[in-house]
Amino acid sequence: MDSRSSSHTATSAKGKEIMIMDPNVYNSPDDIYADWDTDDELEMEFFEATLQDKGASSPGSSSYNSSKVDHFVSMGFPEKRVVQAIKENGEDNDEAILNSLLTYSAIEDTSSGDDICLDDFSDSDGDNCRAVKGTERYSDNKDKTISILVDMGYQIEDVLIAIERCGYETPIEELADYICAAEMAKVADVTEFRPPPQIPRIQIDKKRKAFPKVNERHRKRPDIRRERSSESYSHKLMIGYGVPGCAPAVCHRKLPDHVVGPPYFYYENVALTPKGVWDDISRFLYDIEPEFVDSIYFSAAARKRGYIHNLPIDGRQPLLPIPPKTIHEAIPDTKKWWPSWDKRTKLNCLLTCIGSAQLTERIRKRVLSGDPSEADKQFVVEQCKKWNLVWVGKNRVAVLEPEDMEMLLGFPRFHTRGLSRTDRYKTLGNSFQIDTVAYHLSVLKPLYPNGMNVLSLFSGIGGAEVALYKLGITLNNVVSVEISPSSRKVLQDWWEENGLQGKLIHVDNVEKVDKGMLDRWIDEFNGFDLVIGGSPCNNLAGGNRRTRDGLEGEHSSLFFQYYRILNHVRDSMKERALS
DNA sequence: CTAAAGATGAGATTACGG
DNA sequence: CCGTAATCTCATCTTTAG
Repeated sequence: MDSRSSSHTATSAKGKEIMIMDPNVYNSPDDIYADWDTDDELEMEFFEATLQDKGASSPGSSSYNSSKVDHFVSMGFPEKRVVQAIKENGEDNDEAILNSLLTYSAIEDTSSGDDICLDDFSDSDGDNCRAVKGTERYSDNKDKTISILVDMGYQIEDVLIAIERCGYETPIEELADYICAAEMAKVADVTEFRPPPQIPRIQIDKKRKAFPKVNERHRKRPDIRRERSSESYSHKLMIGYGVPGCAPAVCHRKLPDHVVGPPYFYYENVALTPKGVWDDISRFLYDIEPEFVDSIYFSAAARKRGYIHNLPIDGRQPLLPIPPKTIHEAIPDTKKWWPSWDKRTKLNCLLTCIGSAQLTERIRKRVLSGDPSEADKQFVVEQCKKWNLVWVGKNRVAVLEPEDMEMLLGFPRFHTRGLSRTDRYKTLGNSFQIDTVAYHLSVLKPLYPNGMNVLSLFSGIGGAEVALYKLGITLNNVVSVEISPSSRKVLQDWWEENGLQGKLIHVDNVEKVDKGMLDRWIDEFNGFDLVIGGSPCNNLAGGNRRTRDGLEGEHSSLFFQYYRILNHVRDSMKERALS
């Protein structure tokens, strides 16, 4: 595991020291968060509504004025922290107390994670949300509807999308109209489109920001968000607002007004999280719906990811040249050894761990006869899928080389050279798929002909930087926050080797990035144009047997740092614009 | 000491066939 | 409608080899 201890310099391959910002020159460690948000406006309407809601649902809980401690404990905060927060902020300052508690809950490693249990934000509006239709939609009519529409001459993709968006119960005529309208919109390149969700957005004072809570996921009760999940987060196609060669019937969206325009932000994480996680993430990130995309449309390897961003979605351009999209095209040497009974044309998701040499040897023995049994074939194919093995010789499979992964992810060959083999797999497995991300970011190219200032959180080996660079966007100033020294070195080396002229600032720990640092950068660079990053997925990813704890997990809770930092950049730049 | 190997399923979504 | 099977997943931890 990466150490969170601060290392202030690292040595690059060229022996040059990487300068790392030291936050302690601005703040003492103890008050890194102490001043956080305490001067910000709070969403008191929301909090009070939450309180009332809680009080109504649990009559036994303390009333507002009786016991301050009980009051906050009843909201689910641990008593220990409540006492501390009251001590720090004074008994009368509810706002500051809540803020402290919320900040703590976001930034602390919650070894006793379950004790943070606020009431559900969506409860207060839940009753108004029942407009969503039920899920009893998988009727026999489904296939019939699809086949009728296909017979009418519509593309199957468009039909599926129309059905997904409108519901299976929707009359055929309506669906047909929908598809036609979508086609027209595509042709006319209209930018306005109907607001997709039937779910009412949480509309409080637009000027202020909502601070929704992390949901307590083990609670057993009807959950409106589940319906919303199955309603709007369909993963069937996973093309988001479109991929090259496969546009959805509808490719427009309506963003909340206050998130339109700069600073742009782009957030990424695994698509297949525990239930409710993306709803939480979405709620924090201004109720923007995630765009789920599988990199299978950009690469020969799958990579199902969700992206939340406020980028325009019109005029996207793929990175050129178009990468190979099948295994044989991507790794041509494998073609001559590929047995006919291995039907794979695409690789599964590139992970952080690889299969062992022993496994490939066991597989070799299974197929050595030249005429393996059906059981042998089944075993071999199963293992090949599990570990992304490819045929590299007669009866011989092997794991992907790090260079293969670099290529499949869109990085330059040998991008991670210099790391140990294990670390190369690990850092690559944790990275963006460049072509996918670049496709989304491509809309920035005409907007920033003079280059961009980028705040890159959880940079890793620099996926965001590489994507922007390959788009031909000049990187004027980049602040890169990354915990792993070896990953920082990879980015620094890449930066130097490609002769980038901009300023690259490294920060080692996202938790140390405070208001002072951000404001200094914003002053110096005249603001950030893009805040980009994918927070740790360790506690969300399906491969994690031990600590798949959701957003409150030890590492994945760093999402709240992304939110915290983005929110301040937005506030600070808004303030600047007004003065 | 580092690096590799091996053991460790659940959770969510589809697909499919009554 | 339903249950069941199939599929896949930005992983963690301990042991072993060197």
